[in-house]
Amino acid sequence: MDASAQTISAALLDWYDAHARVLPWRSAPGAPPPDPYRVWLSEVMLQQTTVAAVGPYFDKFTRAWPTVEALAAADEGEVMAAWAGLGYYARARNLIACARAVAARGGTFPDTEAALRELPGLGAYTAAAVAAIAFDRPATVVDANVERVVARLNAIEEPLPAARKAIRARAEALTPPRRAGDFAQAMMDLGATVCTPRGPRCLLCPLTQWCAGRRAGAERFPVKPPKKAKPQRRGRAFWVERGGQVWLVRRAGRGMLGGMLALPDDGWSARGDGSAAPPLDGPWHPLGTVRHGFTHFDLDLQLMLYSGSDLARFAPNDGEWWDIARLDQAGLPTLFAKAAGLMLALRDETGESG
DNA sequence: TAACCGTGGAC
DNA sequence: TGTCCAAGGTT
Repeated sequence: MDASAQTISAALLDWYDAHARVLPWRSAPGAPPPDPYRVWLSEVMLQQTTVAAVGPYFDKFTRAWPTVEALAAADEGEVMAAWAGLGYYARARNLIACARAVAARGGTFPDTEAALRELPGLGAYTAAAVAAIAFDRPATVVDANVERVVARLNAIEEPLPAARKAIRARAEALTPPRRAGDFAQAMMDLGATVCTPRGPRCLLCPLTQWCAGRRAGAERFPVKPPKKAKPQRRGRAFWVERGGQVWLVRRAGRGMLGGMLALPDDGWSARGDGSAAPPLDGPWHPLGTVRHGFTHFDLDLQLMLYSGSDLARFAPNDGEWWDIARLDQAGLPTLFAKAAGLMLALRDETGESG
């Protein structure tokens, strides 16, 4: 660590001591680290997800499953339902797998970056973050905040993702041998509250005197590649009702919304050409369309009502009947929660009680 | 490497 | 309404 890097990291830690955000999964600057379980759980939830969105989920999970052993012993469907609405459901599947792997080794998380990296759902970022924050290891944590701060600090003109190698090298040079966890959280707090993507508050920044990017216009760093257009897809979901219950299915364990409880559908997730769904044979009637944006495509999902009498075709082997009165507890991902909301709104309009 | 994988808030 | 994008991981 050269003298300049040491000066910069010391200035950032001083800033963190005074301005650290208070968060449920975090201990105060300089204080002993939190429970590794809580660090790991929060880091997985925070992957590509805002602090505000994570808050209620972190509370719910730690209340329901206070330890990694409790989570490992939990019913998978309950965990997936508890995750519903948070998105990127592979995280929840990996969360269960990781909890069980940790429980199998006695309930103790590995305390090195390399060993953490072997666990399901822990990539370079999360392994380094848990190692640094929970175990005070001098690991270099590089997330989107760190990328932005470092790219600006060094006025890196090379666009992402090619710039990541240089960014990581600079971040490693800045990482202090002590308080690496606080340093990582300081970088992320700085990126979230001062060195923001738009409208950075350079006048409030503790690193401004060392920032090459500020002189060149900090906001334009990091340089990013042009975005690709999002395709439009269309599909149908099906509302099948019987005596105040609706037919739900468990989606396959991989791919879109994998492992989640859902309304049955026509496989829109596998049809990528944007074509309209073919006509349906039988007693099906359109109720309306839900528009939903995913990361890499937009979806128009038409909700179809089944008015036939052949309910035997919906066998418990393939799904389950769920009480409509407690549908909000089913743990449907947002797409299907929207579709269900459309149906329930129509029901209210027509004055039916169910 | 690049595609895939959710969602909601900010502007 | 549209656009951007957040404490990324897996394949």
